[in-house]
Amino acid sequence: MDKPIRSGCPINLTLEMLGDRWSLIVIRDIMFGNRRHYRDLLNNSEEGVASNILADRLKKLVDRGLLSTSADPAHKQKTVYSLTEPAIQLVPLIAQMGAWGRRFTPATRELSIRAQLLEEGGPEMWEAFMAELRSLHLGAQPPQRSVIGELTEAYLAAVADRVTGRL
Amino acid sequence: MDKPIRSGCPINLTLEMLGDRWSLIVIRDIMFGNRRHYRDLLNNSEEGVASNILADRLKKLVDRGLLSTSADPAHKQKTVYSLTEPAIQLVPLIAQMGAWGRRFTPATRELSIRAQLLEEGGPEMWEAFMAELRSLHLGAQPPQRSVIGELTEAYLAAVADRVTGRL
DNA sequence: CGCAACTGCTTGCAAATTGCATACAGAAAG
DNA sequence: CTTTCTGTATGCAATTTGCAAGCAGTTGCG
Repeated sequence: MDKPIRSGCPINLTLEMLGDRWSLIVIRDIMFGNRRHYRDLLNNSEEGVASNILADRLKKLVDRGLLSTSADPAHKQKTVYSLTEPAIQLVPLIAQMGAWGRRFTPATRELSIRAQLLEEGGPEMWEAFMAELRSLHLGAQPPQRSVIGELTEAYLAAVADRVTGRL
Repeated sequence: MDKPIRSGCPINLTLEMLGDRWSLIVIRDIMFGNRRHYRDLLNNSEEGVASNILADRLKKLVDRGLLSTSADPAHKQKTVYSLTEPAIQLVPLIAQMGAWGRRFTPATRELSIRAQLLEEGGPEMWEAFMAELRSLHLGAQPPQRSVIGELTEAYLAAVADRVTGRL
């Protein structure tokens, strides 16, 4: 079932855990979009995951300790997916990915705004973001600053800009 | 040949470019191990790439602008692979991957030493490393500080420690 | 109650990708 | 000149992907 480890190099092991085309997309959507349910992830995916792939990745991410599941008290059939501490600590990595992608790939302005803010905010902002995620996913005390709020606001403003520009 | 872009999200686009099990391994070996030839990459790979996969990834990385090729003046049959500026700017991303892997995967101490140094060195060290890579791969002026030297020294010391410990 | 919509998946199946072994043509070394 | 080294290419089996459809239990609503 689980394939043998190729080497003990931390970069390689990170790749073995997250180095495919979907795992980080799922984590990104849970992290930035606060998508906590299967259907939510499936239908609101910017990239369009297939249902079997999503189910497989969720299972693997839970197995590998990056996500945890819990029951939804309001709906007996719903499973709530939460980020674990290791997944939350992917924030700096994801921020660097966004920063690199913004520079060297044909990313759209709209979808790059959040990456830009995260890059400009630096480690201080990443820490605040992680504190917020710990509050949302691990039940920690809510922090004063809402990075998700800042990012969402900037994103919506960029979308509004585009719409206005077109009219 | 080239598949359609899934979305304009910078994180997604970075994944589409590097999100497989081998691309970053190749870049890592060129970057940290200064492996500049095909055979060198093939035989000294910690993880054991297959020859067809290596050829395919080298081609794709060149196509995508992360590597460049040049002729080896000393050997008409040899191709020299060099990092381009976009690949050099992966240093912060790779440093974060190493830092994360060191914490959350069963990485061996020996192979984690360099990741630890890079993490502790922070952005200042990353910049010095990038300057050194620009010298090695892009013909820029050689910098005073040799990060590769520091990393290699620490790695060899760790290996020596292990060997001594065993005897 | 009754039925449609929604829940998180699962299953078939074709196509693409991977990984292993082997082959190969040209160049360099002895 | 023959062996070794260069960067690939080629079969082939096994795995992975992606699309479409199905499915049993739950909930919302009239």
